[in-house]
Amino acid sequence: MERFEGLAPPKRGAVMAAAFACFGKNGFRKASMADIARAAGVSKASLFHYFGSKKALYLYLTDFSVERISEALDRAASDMPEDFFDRIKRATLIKIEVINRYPGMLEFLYERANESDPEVFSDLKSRERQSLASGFGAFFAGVDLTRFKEGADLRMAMNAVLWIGEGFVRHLPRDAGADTAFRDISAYMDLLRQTFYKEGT
Amino acid sequence: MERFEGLAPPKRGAVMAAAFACFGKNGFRKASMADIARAAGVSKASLFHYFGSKKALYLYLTDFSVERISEALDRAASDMPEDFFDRIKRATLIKIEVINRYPGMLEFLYERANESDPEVFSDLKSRERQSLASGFGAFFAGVDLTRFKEGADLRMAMNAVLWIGEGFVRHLPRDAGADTAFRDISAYMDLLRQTFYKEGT
DNA sequence: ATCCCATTGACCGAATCGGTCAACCGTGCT
DNA sequence: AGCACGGTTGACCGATTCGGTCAATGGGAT
Repeated sequence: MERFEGLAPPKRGAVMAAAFACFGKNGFRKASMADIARAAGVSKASLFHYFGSKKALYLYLTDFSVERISEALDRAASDMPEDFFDRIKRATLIKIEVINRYPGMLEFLYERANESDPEVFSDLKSRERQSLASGFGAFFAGVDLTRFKEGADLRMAMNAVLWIGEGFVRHLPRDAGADTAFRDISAYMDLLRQTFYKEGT
Repeated sequence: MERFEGLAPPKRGAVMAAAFACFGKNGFRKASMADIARAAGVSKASLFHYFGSKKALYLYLTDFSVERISEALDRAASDMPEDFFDRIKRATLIKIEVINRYPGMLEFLYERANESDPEVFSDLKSRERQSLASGFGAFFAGVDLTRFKEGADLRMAMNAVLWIGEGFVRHLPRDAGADTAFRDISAYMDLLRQTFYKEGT
């Protein structure tokens, strides 16, 4: 983790982008350290020097992503809309902003969420989810749970935002401004509202 | 090639879909016969029994795709619009229709076109292109080449339609009707027209 | 000259690769 | 019942690639 800080700044971004892209495209199992090293322009031995193992690299990328997103959410926690779904909307936009700042992070998170062998790293998903949930905690304090339809709860709605949301965002051009993102997110939110909320909102 | 016809009809579709998807997702090199067999629900030995080799399977999928598209183009050749770009538009829509009929074919063709190691199968791309070009031949007979801008020619425009077009179509939902496809294709055609055609059309 | 640490090429056993083969099975004909 | 036959497979092959290790290199600071 902290060992990685020693990597020279120009190569550091290259390594992260290469690892993000390779894991994002191939999944953990099929992604190879040799490919990542080649794409990053460093030797395979250097990767192991910095991260120790393939799994550790994968974990670092996960923690890195989750931390950046959680930080951004915490920073914005003081100024939040009242309505529950408006909060989700705002949080999703913040997440999009962070993700777009790091090349490959979107593909990485998307791959992590949607598939992967169920055997490998079953612990990781829940870990990441918990970590993000704590980041979201400030947003959803005081939400009236009685307004959710039967079978739907806060956790379901959050997961929908976190993971279905990526599928929605994925097709946006990377340089799309907040306006475009907001328009699409709004339509998505309407769908969510219909799905999880009781009528009469 | 013809040996494949012996495969039982239900499994046949599964094998093709699995092979399309696996090659389309991972490229020729990284796709493994074991993965394809697992996804198709047959043994790896059966794949080799039917196709002989990995390369032969890849070739079969290529020929299959190109043939279906060429057939559809030939079938529609009798009734065609006058304008050159309208013809391209029509041909592209036909191609989309065929591709959407076979699960995985879009991803397969897209992967083939956009990347892959340059060393492997460099002969295949040109082969496929020639084959498709002959299919397109009837469409472009009599086109006035003097109307193309300098540096742009029929082949460039065709390649743009064939391969850039997929990137365009890729984001459409698979069940999108011809209306949606046509709307997007039209915008794309305007771009093509500006790019390749002299002003005053 | 000395230390230091980032970086690497060469290498390891293990796993996976594309590909082969003999054996198995259900079926139909005699 | 006996036989032949073709679709199907598990087990296996050598070759390649995998994740991971390690001694050696080299440039920078002291």
